[in-house]
Amino acid sequence: MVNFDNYYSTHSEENRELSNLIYLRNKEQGNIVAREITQLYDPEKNLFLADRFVKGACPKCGEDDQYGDNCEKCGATYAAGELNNPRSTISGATPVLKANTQLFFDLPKYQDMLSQWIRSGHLQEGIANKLNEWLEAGLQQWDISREAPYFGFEIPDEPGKYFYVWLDAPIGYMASFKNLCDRRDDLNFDDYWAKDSSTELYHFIGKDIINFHGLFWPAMLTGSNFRTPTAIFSHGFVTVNGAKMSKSRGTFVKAETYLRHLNPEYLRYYFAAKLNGRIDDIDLNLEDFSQRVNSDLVNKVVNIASRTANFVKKLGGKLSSNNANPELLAECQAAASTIAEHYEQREFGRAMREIMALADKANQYIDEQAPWSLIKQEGNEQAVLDCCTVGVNLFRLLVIYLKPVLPHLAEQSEAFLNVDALEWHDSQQLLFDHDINKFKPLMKRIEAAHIEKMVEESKTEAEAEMAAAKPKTPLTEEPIAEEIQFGDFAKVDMRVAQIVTASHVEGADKLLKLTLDLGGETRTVFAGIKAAYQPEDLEGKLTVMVANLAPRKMKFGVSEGMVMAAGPGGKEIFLLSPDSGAKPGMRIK
RNA sequence: GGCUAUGUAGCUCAGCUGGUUAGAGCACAUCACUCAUAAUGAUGGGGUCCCCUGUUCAAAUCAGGGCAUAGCCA
Repeated sequence: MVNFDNYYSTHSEENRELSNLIYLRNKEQGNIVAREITQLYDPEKNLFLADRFVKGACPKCGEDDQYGDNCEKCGATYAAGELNNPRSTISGATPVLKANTQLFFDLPKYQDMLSQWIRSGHLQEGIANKLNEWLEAGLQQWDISREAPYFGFEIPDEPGKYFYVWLDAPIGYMASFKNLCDRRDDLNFDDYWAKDSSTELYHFIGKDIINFHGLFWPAMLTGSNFRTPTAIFSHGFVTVNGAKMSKSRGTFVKAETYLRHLNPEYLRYYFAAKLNGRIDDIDLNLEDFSQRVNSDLVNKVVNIASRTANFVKKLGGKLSSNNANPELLAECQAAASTIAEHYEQREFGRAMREIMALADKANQYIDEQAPWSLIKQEGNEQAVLDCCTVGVNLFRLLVIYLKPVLPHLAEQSEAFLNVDALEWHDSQQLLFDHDINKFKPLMKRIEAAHIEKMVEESKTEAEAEMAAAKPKTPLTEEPIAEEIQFGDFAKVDMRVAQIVTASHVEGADKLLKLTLDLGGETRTVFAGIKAAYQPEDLEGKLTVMVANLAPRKMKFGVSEGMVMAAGPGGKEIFLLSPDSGAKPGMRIK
């Protein structure tokens, strides 16, 4: 079964330790070399700029506002120094070229080792062809250091320098596994990662990151005396309805959203049915998805149990002890080895096709036997039971074959069949003279409404996200209020007031107590500005207050008005103050 | 721009090292059945195998040149 045991981050202590270990071991081997290169430098902030911190006009097509590595408009790749009108995204200053020492992994040392490795069954053919390109051109030393500001881990003994993300990212696989080993007694890290380990170790990755996994990674592992992966499987991207996932079309579906509407086994089956050993993109065509899942899983496979179980129940609930069709059952059992082979080769699509062909045979058999006709004549009970026993056995075999992809369906079927958890080798035994349980629908059809709802919700979520991503301004946070007439405004009597005293209020988290002079009259006001102002800084200041606000009784006393301030709250509160010359008591109008 | 993949029926995909009239599932049509979650079975229609040129007795398959799509370029 395809499942995960640990869900963990690359930003972990385990990863820091392993990254340092792998780096230091490679350094001991002489695989790390320091070299001076000229890089763009921000003269205002005094720091070297990684490509992502430089923007400018693309040297090829002239499109402005492009990052220092490649152009999003025309797809050209270039060095950051080639940009026209470059600027630092940190300070906006024009970067200057300056010499700097960076650390390189001495990849050319592994040229021969990698030439062999990529053609030794660890990679798909197309991937090996792609990587061969790098080898033919001759490998170059790989820059593994980046200047701060950068995320990730600082390099040991190299203050201000950080590991390039693709150095520590794959090490994250080891780190996550280390984390799991530390929590479980039955797992030993070295059994899996030591140089001489014979454990099967696979990586499943996207097609865009093969160079890191197929070249740099095995070289780094070899240089630090760890094993290399058994194989790396690259897959294409998932498209939805034939196009890139789109937030506006609602086809950017998060796993979380999917799960609120649909059974995960639908998607597991659909992907399995379409997966091959190549690197093609996989299209989640929502229409095709529903049809395929409904007809293959519900109408074909589950239907076999559904159409035979009732007869068995009627005739006592116990399977026959006769094998009425040994040829068909034997054929279905024999398929176990070819299906296993397909799974082993990661040819899931072939495996699914093989299984569905068997399901078709099962339905054909039941149709030929027509137990619903037989049962109409007395004396045929045994024949009906025999036929349905074959049907239930065929269903059981199909469930065993599908279990790696549909664990939940298998679990429910085990309850129906009244058997222990099914395993692959159980396919070589059959079920006779055995009580089965009442059949309940094992899987529901996908309805168009479910898909529509999921798409709709994804759209709404994406819109909300995009709205949240917009820059926050006072106006977007709090739109301008409804229009009022002058008369409404005139009702508010705002006066210039001088803060005579300001003091903390015992027990109050937010309030300061202010005594305000209105030029002949004093007021006591409790203002929620404690986080933004110190009382001693306020005394003597002029401000503005609403003078005709009805007094309000508060926990700490009566507040006789309001001082006026702007800002979202907390430390960001800004008291209004009149221009110099204003006198306490003057009305604001 | 260079490179790596992919392009086969309305849709999703098989077609191994070139070898009869190019296959499957879904969808569609007709018939049968009515046990089953309106499920199943039988039959049928549907293809310029992206295009062009070449190699060959023979090309979806091999070679060369295009076009389209996706990705990579430390």
